[in-house]
Formats: sequence, C-alpha cells, structure tokens
Amino acid sequence: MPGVDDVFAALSDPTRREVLRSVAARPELTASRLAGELPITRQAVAKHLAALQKAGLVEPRREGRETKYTLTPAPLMDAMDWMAEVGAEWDVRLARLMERARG
Amino acid sequence: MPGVDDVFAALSDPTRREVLRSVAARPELTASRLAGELPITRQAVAKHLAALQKAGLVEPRREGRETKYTLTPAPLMDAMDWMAEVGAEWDVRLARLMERARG
DNA sequence: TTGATGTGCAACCTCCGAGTTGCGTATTTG
DNA sequence: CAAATACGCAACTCGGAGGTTGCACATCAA
Repeated sequence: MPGVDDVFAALSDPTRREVLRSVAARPELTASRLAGELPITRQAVAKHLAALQKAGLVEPRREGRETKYTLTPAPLMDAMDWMAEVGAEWDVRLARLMERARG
Repeated sequence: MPGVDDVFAALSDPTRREVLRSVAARPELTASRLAGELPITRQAVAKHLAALQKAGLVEPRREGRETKYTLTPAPLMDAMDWMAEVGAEWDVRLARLMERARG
C-alpha cells in the first residue's frame, strides 16, 4: 500500500509528531491556536497539518473563518501492520534457525 | 523515548524499508549482496544499513572480510507503542488492539 | 605473492523538506 | 464601513538526506 509511505514520512519529523499528539489530545484544534503553543510559525504548523492530512491522519473542517482539525487514526493501523509483517517474517526465520539448531 | 525518533526516521524512506524487509527475510545479509538486488550502489545500501543500525533495527556482525547484518526488531515495538498512545488518546480501541497484538 | 573480493571513509552533487516572511482574501466584530 | 482575526498561497533561505564516484585497506583464493 502506497499510503504507508505518507504515514511514515509524516511521522518522521519530531515537530510533526508533536503536532499530531496535540491534535489527538483535543477533540478539535486550529492551526493558529497550535502555533501559539509551539515555537514555530502558523504557516509551519499549517504545512505540518497538510502533511498529516496527506497521510490521512488528520481531517480539516471549515467552520466560519477558522479551520479545525480532527485526528483520523486509521492509517496508523496500516503502519503498524507493516511493522508487524516485518517482525513476523523475522519470527519465521528465527523459528527455523532454532529448529535447525536443535537438530 | 528518544529512540523513537531514529526509528521513524529510518522507516521514512521507501528504499530503506525495502532494505529492512530484505534483512528480515533472511537470517543474515551483506551490503554487497543486497546491492546486487537493488538498483542502488553498495555505498548507498551501507548508508541505509547505518541508519537502521542507529535506530537499533539491525545489528552488524563481522565475519572475515564481510559484514553480515541481522534484524533486531525490538525498536519496532517502541514505535508501535508511540502510535498506540496517540491512538489511545483519541480512541481506546487502539490500545485494546495493541494488547491483543502483543499477547 | 598476486589478484580478486568485500568493506570503510571522504568528497561531491542534487534535491527535498522545515521554517521563515510577505501579501492577498474571507470572515467576524465594533 | 473599518478594524481585527484567521486563513491560504507564493517566494525565499538553508541544512540535511539520498546517491554517486574515487580511493585505500583488509581478507580470501590461486
């Protein structure tokens, strides 16, 4: 799935993860309000939110003159699935090694 | 956990994820052999392996003139924990999924 | 010993991303 | 209406990452 690429790319930046955490902590949040809590500009926050939206991790909702963002955690599961697959493939290899080691 | 930063950074690149998958698929793998399977140089593969090692996802083992790499999947769990926390803050169902996933 | 194979280090290039500033526009409020 | 607030778009800087080439060093095989 190509969506995993955007998810991991979105989570690769520490500031963006902090943005995601902040969105997750509240039912809804605007870019301006979040910029007031972080040491970066509102436009920087907007870019992070755009990246998170591209990954499907966040959803914007226009309300009058302000845009409120909400967490949509579904893509996180896809990323976790990817990691679980890698780990599972390793478990198989490990099991075979153990089997051969015991003879 | 500061290690989570390196893990997500390591997983952010598609080529590097492919490298990690290749390492996970075999019990051990060298940079040169992997470079023969990928459309990039051995040095590029070495850089990816270095990034994965920095994240604790891979472990090198010198054997004669070649360096074999092995998967160490533990940090993947830390990353999954991070995602589970974010999701849990939004929806408790994610945490329950994690519980079942880790057994 | 000689040649081939495997690795590591360093310089270099290119491109993308994080962050900034500036400006234009829509919406609320007085 | 005018002022303030919230947003979006565009241009710009700058540092880092992915990738390459080149070279030096170690190790195995003939």
